[in-house]
Amino acid sequence: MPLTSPTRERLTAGIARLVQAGRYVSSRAADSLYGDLPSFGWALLVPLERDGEQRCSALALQSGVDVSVASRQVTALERSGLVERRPDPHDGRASLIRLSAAGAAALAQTRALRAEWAGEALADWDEDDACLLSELIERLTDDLDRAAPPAVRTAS
Amino acid sequence: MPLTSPTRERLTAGIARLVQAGRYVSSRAADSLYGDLPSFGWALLVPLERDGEQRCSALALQSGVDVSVASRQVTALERSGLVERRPDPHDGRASLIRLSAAGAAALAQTRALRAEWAGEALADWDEDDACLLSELIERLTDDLDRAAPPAVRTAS
DNA sequence: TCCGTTTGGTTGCTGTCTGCAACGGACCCT
DNA sequence: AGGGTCCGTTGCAGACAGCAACCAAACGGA
Repeated sequence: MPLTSPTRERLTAGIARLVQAGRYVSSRAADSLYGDLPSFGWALLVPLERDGEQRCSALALQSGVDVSVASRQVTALERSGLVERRPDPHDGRASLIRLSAAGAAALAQTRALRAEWAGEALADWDEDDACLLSELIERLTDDLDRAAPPAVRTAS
Repeated sequence: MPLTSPTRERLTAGIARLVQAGRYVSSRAADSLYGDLPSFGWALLVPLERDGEQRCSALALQSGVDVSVASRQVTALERSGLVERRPDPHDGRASLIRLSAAGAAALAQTRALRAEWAGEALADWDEDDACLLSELIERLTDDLDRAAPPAVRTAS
């Protein structure tokens, strides 16, 4: 128990506020660029970029959503040309999903847009603080990810 | 343009990840305590606690949702006994919403639960880092809140 | 080889939540 | 008073989630 109780509460309260603010921003970013596709689909693109080609169920697991949801999202993303799908050579039931060039570009574009907005909001920040915050947030998220999975586990 | 581009991208990517992780955690926290009421209702309780008694439209504005949504949430929260509502003595159209004792208790309980979870996830953090991160996150959220409202405007 | 079982994915159904629009009532200014 | 404005509620439609039923392919024992 290295953290005092008030600090933990303060930190979680801060995170909660940030999550709320970020939710708004990210939803906005998505439909300002590609309003015609399900906004949540972006969550699938990230693991695709990070881990490369993989199957639908793996995507669902990583995003913490039901397989059916992932399936629909993938269909939509495929229609939009952001991902490509090919049958798994080793398993006729499965498909492998891959980020297309357009998908990678769209992802980069979204990031750029977000960064631009952030630049406006953080006009009076200096580089050191931003770097420090980045580091701390990355560390925090890593720890959160590590602690969360047990709950994500479909009880399986 | 005080922040370099890579820093901005890094920071926004980190925030995006954190938002995603936090979304999961907060939804989980809400329905593990009070699964019978709309999970989003908690977002209304926070401004109520912070700014005291206020009217429905103010609540909606602060939470960034439509007035109709806030109205429904308030109704649900009132049924659950977490808030109390009384007619505005100065304006017969409006109601003033106030956090009830039960609401304050529930809020505290939720915070405690979140803090407990955080304590597990952040077992290897020290007090200084956590405080520093809290400060930075608070500052960040303040800036984000300040920058966001212009965008909230009906999307065009 | 054959057949029952397991697994991957898709689709239908249902419920929740959101925003927009229309409405009723109260306020304010003339 | 009377018209315009504002607050809040409710009806409606759309987006998205999960569960469950379903098909097809792979697996495994007899």
